[in-house]
Amino acid sequence: MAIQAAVFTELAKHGYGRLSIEAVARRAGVGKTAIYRRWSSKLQMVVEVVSAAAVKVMPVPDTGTLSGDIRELLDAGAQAMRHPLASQIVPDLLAEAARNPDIAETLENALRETQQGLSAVMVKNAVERGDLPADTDAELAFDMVFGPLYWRVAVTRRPASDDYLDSLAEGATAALIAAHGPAAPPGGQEAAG
Amino acid sequence: MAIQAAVFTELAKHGYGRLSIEAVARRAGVGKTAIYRRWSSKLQMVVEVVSAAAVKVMPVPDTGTLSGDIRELLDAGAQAMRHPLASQIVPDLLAEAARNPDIAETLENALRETQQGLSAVMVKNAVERGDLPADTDAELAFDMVFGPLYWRVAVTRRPASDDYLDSLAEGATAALIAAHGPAAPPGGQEAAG
DNA sequence: AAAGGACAGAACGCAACCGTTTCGTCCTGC
DNA sequence: GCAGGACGAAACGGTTGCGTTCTGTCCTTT
Repeated sequence: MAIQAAVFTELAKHGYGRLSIEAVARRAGVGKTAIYRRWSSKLQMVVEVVSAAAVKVMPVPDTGTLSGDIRELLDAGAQAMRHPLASQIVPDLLAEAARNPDIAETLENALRETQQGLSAVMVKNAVERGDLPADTDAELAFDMVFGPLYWRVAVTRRPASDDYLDSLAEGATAALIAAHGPAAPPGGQEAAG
Repeated sequence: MAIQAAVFTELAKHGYGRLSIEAVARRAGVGKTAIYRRWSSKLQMVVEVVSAAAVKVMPVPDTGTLSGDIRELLDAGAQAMRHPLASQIVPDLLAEAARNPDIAETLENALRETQQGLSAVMVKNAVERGDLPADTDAELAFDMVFGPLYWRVAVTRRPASDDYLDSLAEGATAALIAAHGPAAPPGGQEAAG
């Protein structure tokens, strides 16, 4: 559908806030009527178009080692964020999500359906393999794997080279092994909260 | 200055894309002339106002242990992002930076002048203390500390409790110790890139 | 007291976009 | 071959914001 492509292009070029129905129609080569016939508002249009596109599920990593699995996830994530459209649209929608519950929910679902589930499976596999303690927090793992990558690519806007991803995977692996939730580790001064 | 406060409020409420000079003037209780006298454009106004406010430097952590220092940084970061204005404005400006070099530069400078330098000092201290290998990558450390936090707070929008920050600090510490750059670790199958 | 500058506020003409309506065309099905 | 539906295009009145201009009021300086 030409309209979907136009939505993405306009979203990348001007952001959600400045996306106009008129511009989408112009770019798609359709009349505004065609758009209003399908969607009742800009919000609904964007939410539906984005939802439909975000369902691209990536394969569950299963390399046999935790660091290998993490490395695969990182690679997939880095590849996704390298897409010029994604790298502009994702931060934009994310910012918009802070003031728009519908968009927030859409993104949350997309994230849950793609990466978060994979990370949970990965942790489960690692626990069964004995690579991770049984009380490993899957949410924390999720954050430790994708957080640095997103920060690197989308916030500091530095390149994520293969070497860098290697280091990241290494670090995240060690982090997961070390950080097993609320249990106190040996040898740290602990401030009781 | 009332104009600065108005810029921040409008930025948080509507984002950069939909921020209007008129709304800023209205909120600040000034005429548009007062704004146009000082700044020639919305971009220049936002860049200057944000730059001026972003100079708030946080203290260099020096707790004596690496994990303690990291925990301090995380706490400061979490506190900053808990500010409702910041948590809305930062992602928004970040998204805008993807299409606006001036804003990108402003944010880059702000980041460099605040967190990045601190993280470099922290790594240097840890190396001198013997907590980290000498070849530790300060940039990677930067990413491993702030990445998960930003991801957690600004992307997945989950709370960063004290316990969570404890785990994060623990994990990041282990990650830094483990991930010392391009040197191959023992016992991982390596795919030559 | 007089003069000048900075100010808030209102209005200007112009442009973009809103959501709706109308119109003429093309395509499809009966 | 005719009716109905979907369509692109254009125009509608209304709103918003642009950047500029003008006016009248303070406040400071001298």
